[in-house]
Amino acid sequence: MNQIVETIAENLISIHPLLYKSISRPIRSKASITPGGMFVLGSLKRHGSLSMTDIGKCLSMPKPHITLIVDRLIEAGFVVRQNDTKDRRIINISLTSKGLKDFEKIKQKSSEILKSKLILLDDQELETLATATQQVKEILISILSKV
Amino acid sequence: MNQIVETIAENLISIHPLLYKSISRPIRSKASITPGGMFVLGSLKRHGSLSMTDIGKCLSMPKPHITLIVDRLIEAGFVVRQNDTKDRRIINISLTSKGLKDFEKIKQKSSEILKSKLILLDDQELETLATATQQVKEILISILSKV
DNA sequence: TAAATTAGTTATACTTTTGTAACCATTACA
DNA sequence: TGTAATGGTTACAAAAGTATAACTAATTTA
Repeated sequence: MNQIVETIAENLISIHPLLYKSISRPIRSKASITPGGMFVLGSLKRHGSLSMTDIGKCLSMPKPHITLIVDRLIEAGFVVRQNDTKDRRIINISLTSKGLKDFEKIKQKSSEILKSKLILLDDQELETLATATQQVKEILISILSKV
Repeated sequence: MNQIVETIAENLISIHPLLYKSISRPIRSKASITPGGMFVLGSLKRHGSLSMTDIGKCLSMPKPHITLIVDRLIEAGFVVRQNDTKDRRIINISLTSKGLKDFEKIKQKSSEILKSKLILLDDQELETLATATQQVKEILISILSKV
């Protein structure tokens, strides 16, 4: 029981640097957005609209950092601030259509290295990887993506 | 064919921020080592011993950055520099026993958040995740972990 | 209504990461 | 042997991430 948790954690820790290398770094070199900005855009796409505090919880980042990232995203026209109608302290952040479109475009570009390696796999491996990544994604989202 | 590659890339891009949140950030707050340092230690553990240039290739990082990271790791007693006997330009970096031991300890600690969530899963999900992460890990290592 | 909480920003200081260019030592090669 | 290429460091600059405290505005609660 505990052993299997250890094994999973160990596997995920091995996967992490590979994704970092193939996703985060290409973002920095190819796009005019930081990994932090991409994380925020991803949270917004998943949850629709989030307050500053919720974004911080989503990414385990301190609020001042979120302020900075969102400032840059607004400057780029990717997101907008909207005052909450019920609680005027709250500022909700939402994707603009430009933000959504560019987010997808940047994801495409930043995963080029990844894809260039993936096409080297044979059909069986691709099949396996598609299923496996789907399962990992769904389960991780279910336990880690709480706002 | 191309579609399945897109799907896999999409899945991995969704997984990445979840791992970042659950692994990289806890490292910063709980351990006296940076994520960059952890990546280098991980590469060394996998490959045994690497030259500065190979570490850079391994992590897609510029060489001056590797110099900095390795300097800090040496200061902490985690790795050692060894001149190559055949080519005196090359400096090989290897883990010390302390480095190996502490690396495992930090991995344990940094994955605590992850594990605290994983134990909420039922046996069937754990089983699925163990298999799926293993498959993802092995295939990604085979295509992305070239030195 | 006064005090405590909460949401968000500002300010500040620091570390890490990134990128580039210049540099030295060694090796390969023409 | 002289030139080019390679491995690594140094130096410099700038961007990004991290952390904390202090602050304003709005809300809750006692």
